[in-house]
Amino acid sequence: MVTKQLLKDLPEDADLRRADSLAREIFSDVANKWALLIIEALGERTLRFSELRNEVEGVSHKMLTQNLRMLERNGLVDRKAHPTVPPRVEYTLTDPGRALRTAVDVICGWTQQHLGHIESARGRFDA
Amino acid sequence: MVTKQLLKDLPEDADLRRADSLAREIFSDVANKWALLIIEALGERTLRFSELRNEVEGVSHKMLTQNLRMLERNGLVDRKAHPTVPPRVEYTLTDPGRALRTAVDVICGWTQQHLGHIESARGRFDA
DNA sequence: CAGCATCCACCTCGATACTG
DNA sequence: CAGTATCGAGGTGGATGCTG
Repeated sequence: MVTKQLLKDLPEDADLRRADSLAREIFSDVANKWALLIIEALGERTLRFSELRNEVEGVSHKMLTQNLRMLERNGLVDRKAHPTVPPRVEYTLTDPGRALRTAVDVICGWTQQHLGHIESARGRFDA
Repeated sequence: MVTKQLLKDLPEDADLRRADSLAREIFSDVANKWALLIIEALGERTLRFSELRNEVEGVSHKMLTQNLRMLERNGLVDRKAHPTVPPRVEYTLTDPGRALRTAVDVICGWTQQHLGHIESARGRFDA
């Protein structure tokens, strides 16, 4: 990513710049702890707000709302509000959301796999 | 990841909890904008501090130092200081670092691929 | 139950200045 | 050049209370 700006003063210039800054923005949105944990928690399931709150350990009400809004805005999760009382709101990953989840899975797998290496690296560094 | 705590009062209990909290810690370290951008910028190359500063657009001196220390501590980058004057310090991804980079690549690819979808999703949401 | 608004303690981050 | 320390503005995120 982060398309190198090699062209100069060409018509596409502005468009490329815009696409690049958009990409950076999306990357910043998505490359954060809570967003990734929410995506991972959702997986293939459809979860209510309160269920999600329980699944994503340690997330506050506020952070969950905030990140869900952001993910919804970027078209990564689908929000379905049922007009019942009490309210019932369900969240599901969209196709792009599911696609991104594979990347999150890789990170999670990587974390598990290298726990040992990291722990010993820390031991060495802290000494 | 985030191993479900299903066992109760067993000997392994403590160990599992520790591994889990360690995993969370690492995930938090790694799932942040600058760390991922630094890993992506390094790639297969060996770069000096100042080169890295140029490659990772928008990173401040402080953030770069801070994240490099963290990555070094976790054994993701290798730091090699040459005792010359002026100083010359080179950074390279370790094997685990390179492994994680494949995940970053997936995220970057995903970002590029879904730019259009995301932009239109935003348009819809903001309306 | 889900969501929004408010308040505020804390911490992140950039700027700056200084060392080896 | 690389790194550390300091400081201050601004952002982050938790707690709380209120709405439909």
